Amino acid sequence: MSTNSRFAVAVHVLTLMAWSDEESLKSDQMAVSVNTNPVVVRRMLCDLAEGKLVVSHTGSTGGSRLARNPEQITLLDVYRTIEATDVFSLHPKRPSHRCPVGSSIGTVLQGVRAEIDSAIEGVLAGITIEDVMLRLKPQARRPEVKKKRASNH
Amino acid sequence: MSTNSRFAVAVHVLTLMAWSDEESLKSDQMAVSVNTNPVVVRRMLCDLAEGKLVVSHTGSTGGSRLARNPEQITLLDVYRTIEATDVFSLHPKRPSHRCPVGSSIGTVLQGVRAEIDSAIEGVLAGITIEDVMLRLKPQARRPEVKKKRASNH
DNA sequence: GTTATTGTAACTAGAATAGTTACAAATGAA
DNA sequence: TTCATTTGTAACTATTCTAGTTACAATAAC
Repeated sequence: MSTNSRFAVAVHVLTLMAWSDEESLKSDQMAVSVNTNPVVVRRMLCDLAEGKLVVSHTGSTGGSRLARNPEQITLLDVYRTIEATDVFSLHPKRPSHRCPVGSSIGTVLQGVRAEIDSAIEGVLAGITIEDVMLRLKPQARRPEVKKKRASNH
Repeated sequence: MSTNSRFAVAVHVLTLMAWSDEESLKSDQMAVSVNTNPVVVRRMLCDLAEGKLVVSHTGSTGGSRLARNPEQITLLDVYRTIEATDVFSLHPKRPSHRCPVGSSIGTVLQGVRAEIDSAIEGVLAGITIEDVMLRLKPQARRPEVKKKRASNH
């Protein structure tokens, strides 16, 4: 995945939408919290919408909200939706097929990568957006009383 | 770790050295198998030498060989030595500390990353360079009789 | 119609990646 | 000693990746 922060941004905006409950959020609002450009947020929201994790609407009263409950969205859903880059890359140029090691090291490395992917997916499948909210610092937590409330960034 | 192939190259050259047994290999030879420039290999070998995984010697009869037996080098050793990049990056610019989510999402994400790292390390700790050799295609395997033999790439 | 918002294309600056040339330092052999 | 060979490393380059930015058509509510 790597030197790209798409997963972090995705989890962030999903958590914002979970936080604001039914209230739909504008890309501008979320961009302030994420500290980036609204277009970066909108691009991410498009991807998340394709993955059926959020629903967006155009128009003056538009915005985005979660497509399902926070406890029904796992970080694995997010990970898959954003099509994260591989955990590690194979050789930029194919190794020598004339060398006994070079000719099959790629297959071996793909196997290792598959094992790592399973492990990662096991972790991510066990964490939901609801869990992420619960892990936020106490003072940041949404009140127990699950009442509709304005978001505040 | 990501869009960088250093882990793949590291495992590749270590496997070449394991294959060639006591015979020390030149960076030029390994570069042919990896299909890259010898300097790229030498840079990697320097890192691996710092991590005490290989030993190199300058001079006309120089070259590199493993610092210990293939079964005593795990992929976790390699992973740590090359200082792989993070599995995923946090936000390029710090989120808003004025937003309840933005102010603590970073800590939550670091926690998630730590869980992923543990999982990855568990996998990598269980695979040695010896295992990698055993996973090579049968026709590529070094003969059972562990006799010194010239490498062939 | 006016206004606010998304979706998306096009461009940019900066960073990361690995490939390349070049050469000093080390080592062993003639 | 002198020569050949190899590592270690600096410096530069081309390419790709990343995310930031501007701009604007399409959409929807009022």
